[in-house]
Amino acid sequence: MSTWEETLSQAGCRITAPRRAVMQVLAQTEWPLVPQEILALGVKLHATLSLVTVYRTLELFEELSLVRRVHQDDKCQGYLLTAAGHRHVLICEKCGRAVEFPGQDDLTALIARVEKETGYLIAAHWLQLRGVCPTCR
Amino acid sequence: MSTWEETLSQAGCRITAPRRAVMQVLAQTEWPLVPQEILALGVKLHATLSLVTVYRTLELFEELSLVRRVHQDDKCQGYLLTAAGHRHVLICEKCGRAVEFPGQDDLTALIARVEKETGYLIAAHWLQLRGVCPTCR
DNA sequence: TAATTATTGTAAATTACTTTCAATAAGGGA
DNA sequence: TCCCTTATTGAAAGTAATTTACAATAATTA
Repeated sequence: MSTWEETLSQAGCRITAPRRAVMQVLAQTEWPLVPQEILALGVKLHATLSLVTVYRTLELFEELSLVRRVHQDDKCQGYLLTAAGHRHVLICEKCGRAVEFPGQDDLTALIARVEKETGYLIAAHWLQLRGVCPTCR
Repeated sequence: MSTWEETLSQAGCRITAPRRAVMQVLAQTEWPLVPQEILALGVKLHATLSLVTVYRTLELFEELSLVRRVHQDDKCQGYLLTAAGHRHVLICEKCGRAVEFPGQDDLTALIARVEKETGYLIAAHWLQLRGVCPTCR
């Protein structure tokens, strides 16, 4: 049983063909995919896969931190497999390829400063970078 | 003529009652508003204001950097008046109130590090914080 | 292997957003 | 100041995205 199947199982969820299809599609792709795109690729793996199920599966996977939702100017429903331990996303503006990178430590100073300046107690941060990947340069 | 009217005028756009209404609504509110909410508040200032116009106005204002779009888990169309020179948003998870803060400098080191590690050339960054504001604590 | 119940897919409903187009009104020039 | 040009508006229709309802199916557990 692979890691994500473990996670699912431990959460009391079932491992099904549609869920395998969605997971496999995401595992094969290096850029954020929207539900429609996941469906299009997923039906090749599980013929009866439906859009509703894609939505539901993504919602579940996100709750279990198996996938991460990525917001971009044109679309806010791009999904990406979560790299363990890493926290932020860097997306290529040419080809869309995304990589993740750790960034917790770099932000602690900034967060402390902003807490002091604003009086807010900061609970979560959300950092996303955009640029050009090595291949596209 | 106020600053935003100058900006509009210089861009060759007209200053109209609907646009004034939208601007005034945003100026009065400290948290991100979605088009529907802007409409609801805006009709009090300009009775015939329509949702279509709200969408179009926000699109224009965003192009002119008069407003900023804010993404949150539940909604991706929250609009906030842009504070000049400042770059990032901090939103209270209790009341929704948002403040902006400057953050360019704190990120340059992080960006340089990630460029080196990933080989990407970073063009833009997007940082958003979530927390609890002084009033809600 | 059977029973339980989580999960799925179809279809319909809802919500969000965009486009079209005729009517209106802003603002530059006479 | 008034007229004329044309940007802007709002109603309505259209499209796309997302959610809900529910009966049928299939994954697990005993």
